[in-house]
Amino acid sequence: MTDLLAGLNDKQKEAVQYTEGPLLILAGAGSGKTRVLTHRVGYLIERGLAEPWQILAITFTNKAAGEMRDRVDTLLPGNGQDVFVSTFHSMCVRMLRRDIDRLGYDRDFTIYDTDDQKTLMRGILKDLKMDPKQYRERGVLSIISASKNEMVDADDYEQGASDFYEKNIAKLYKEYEKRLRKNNALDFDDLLIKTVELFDEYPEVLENWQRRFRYIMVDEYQDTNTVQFEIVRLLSGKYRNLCVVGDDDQSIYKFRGANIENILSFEKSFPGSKVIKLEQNYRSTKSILHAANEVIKNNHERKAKTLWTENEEGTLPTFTEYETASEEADRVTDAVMRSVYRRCEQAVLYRTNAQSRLFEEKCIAKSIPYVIVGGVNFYQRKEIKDILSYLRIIANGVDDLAVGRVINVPKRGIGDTTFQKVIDFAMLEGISLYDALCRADEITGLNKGTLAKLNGFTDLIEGFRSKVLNDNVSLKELIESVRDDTGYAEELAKDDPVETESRLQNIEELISKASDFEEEDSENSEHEENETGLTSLARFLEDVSLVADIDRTDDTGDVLTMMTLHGAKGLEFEKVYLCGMEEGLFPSYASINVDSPDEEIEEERRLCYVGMTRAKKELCMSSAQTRMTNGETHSSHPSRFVDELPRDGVEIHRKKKKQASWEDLDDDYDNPIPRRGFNKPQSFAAEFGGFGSGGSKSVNISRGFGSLDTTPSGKKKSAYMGAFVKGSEMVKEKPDYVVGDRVVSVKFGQGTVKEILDTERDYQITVDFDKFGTKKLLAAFAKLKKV
DNA sequence: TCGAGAATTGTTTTT
DNA sequence: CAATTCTCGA
Repeated sequence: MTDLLAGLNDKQKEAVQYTEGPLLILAGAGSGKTRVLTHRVGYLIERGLAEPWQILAITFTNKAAGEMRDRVDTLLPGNGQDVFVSTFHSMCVRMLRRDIDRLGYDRDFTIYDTDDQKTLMRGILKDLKMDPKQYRERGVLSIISASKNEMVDADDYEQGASDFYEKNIAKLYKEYEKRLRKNNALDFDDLLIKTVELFDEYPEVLENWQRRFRYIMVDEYQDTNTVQFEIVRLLSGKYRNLCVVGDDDQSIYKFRGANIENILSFEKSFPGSKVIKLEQNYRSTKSILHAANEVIKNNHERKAKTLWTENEEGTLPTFTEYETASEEADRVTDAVMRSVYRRCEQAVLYRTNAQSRLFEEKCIAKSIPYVIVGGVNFYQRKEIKDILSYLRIIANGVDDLAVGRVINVPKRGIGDTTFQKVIDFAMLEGISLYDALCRADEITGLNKGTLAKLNGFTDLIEGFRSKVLNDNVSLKELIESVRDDTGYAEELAKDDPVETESRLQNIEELISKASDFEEEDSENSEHEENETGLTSLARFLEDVSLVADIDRTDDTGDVLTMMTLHGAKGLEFEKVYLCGMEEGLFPSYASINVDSPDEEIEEERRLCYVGMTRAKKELCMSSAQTRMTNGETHSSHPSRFVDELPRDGVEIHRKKKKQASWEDLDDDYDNPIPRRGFNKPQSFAAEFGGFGSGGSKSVNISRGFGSLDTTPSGKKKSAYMGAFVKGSEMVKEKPDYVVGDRVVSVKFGQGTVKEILDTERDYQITVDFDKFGTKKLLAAFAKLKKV
């Protein structure tokens, strides 16, 4: 037991040992809260206070859950896997799968993601003949979601609706709920809501869980919403051993319903609670922490605390104002290459996903392996959703959305008119679309040919179903069969030859995910005896729908990470580039332009704080004077957060106001201009090559290639990470094109090969692209295809 | 029924 | 500048 406390500071020890009653741990950035949490779990087990399975730990992502399990397992071998570690959403799904039939749902309900919600809402707007201009599905859905997060159901909302507009929203809300239920589907918010409902209406269900969980821990508590609060409150109602960990300064999910009050008034909600503050930071240098502290100080709604560190002073954070966004991306990627740190120890962070594009282009041009976290989620890709839709129909015959999605994918000559007839028939009979399809011969007004097409579709599905039920095919085989037997793969090739390869690769990845799942699933003995293949299929679909993008990041390989600030929560890097620090982008235009901007700006500031505190050793912030948005170039000023940085604690570079001459561009940056006349000796910024020595850089820094060969191999890289993530697995392969050939690249389109150079590591290809001009690319990265 | 081209939107952030 | 939706001809 002493082991478990070794290496912890006094506050951390206290947090680990304070096991009984409500406890709020205010854990500043980098204060070792994950450590405290895992040790606390270990302590509970070792002290015999609880069996592993009596401990519930709720994390923000599935990835974090996995890590925690592993870390507990390292502390106390053999125990980690039994601790109930989960996200709110996964936990709720698990509980609902057990008992949701009490609420009148089928236990193999489907989970609708944002796209599904939109499709559903679009249909409702159409059927209710509401003007889609006035009631945008996105807007309506966000009102519904916000209501659900505040536990306002459709009836409540209707009661509170005062004007015509709100009354109509209420109508939409009601219809939305009706259709969800009809499709036996839950949206993300429902997963939480229905759990509370279940607890409220069936106290014995609640009691069962209450008895089981003697100790409950919630990580990232500052980002919980009202429903989640309610779940926690209910679950901890019996033993009251609730420990929440969070940092109000890092609350960044208000837009998703996070209620910062949960953490601010924890002590009020749970009387007699203890508060422990962890203020020592083990992550960042003094200068980074100082800068971050100065920024967050400008927020008013926060619990008083000051982070400090015993770490070294370190180099000053930098801020550089570039002329264009493209230049920013160019310089930052240069800096990544020149840095003393390996690529995987660095991260480019930005406010919006759209910003990633420029960085991506530069990385490709410079052959920097990278991974973009976020953006289009793997499971939202068209080809994946199509395949999953088939699986959903096979698993759950009443999923109308899935039917609508693939009834004519690939094309089988079932158009809108026919489909509408099916919908009408289904409505009339009060049955699902799929059932309507099965009874297609009863539908009036269909000619023979069309009827045959519809039957073809149901035969296909029934064929799959019988494969699962009778032939016991594996998930892997099922997906392969969906891909091939439907003609989907063929259609892909016909549709969009350029994208085909990557789409097929994505499907391959889905298949390998399915195999992995199946393997794990069969080890899991908790299943009922007489279950069919369909139940395990349903489990797979459920598993898949709750995967966050961050969960899929594979941290093997020396690749540069790029992501939004939101995505960076909970992570740390040696060197961080915080880009696009412009007024209107960060803080976002939307946050400045609301009735009461204060609250919104404070959230943006917290986001800034989160970003800054990701950095361990070096922090480089930057902005661009002009940037292209929505096809328009517009100029902007550095973010107000830049003004909040300590004057003497940051090195500032702003472009001279003279006309830049392109020959000596570097010189323009030569003399960092201290702002507001502040004067101090400048320390030398090593990274932005050219700052110090006017172009002919005397960069004597190792280029971080040392890591190239250290990648633990064996693990398959995800196709999602793109063709550029290969690291050591890069095999030098002779290109199948020669000089003069026309080739196509995923990124740059078509071009003509100008030169092929056989270098030591790879072939270096010079291509004159039609749209992008001449580029030098490495064959392994560029993935050029002959046309 | 379907595809190509035109028109029209729109940007925070995501479990 | 996209990505998506719309429109029209075949």
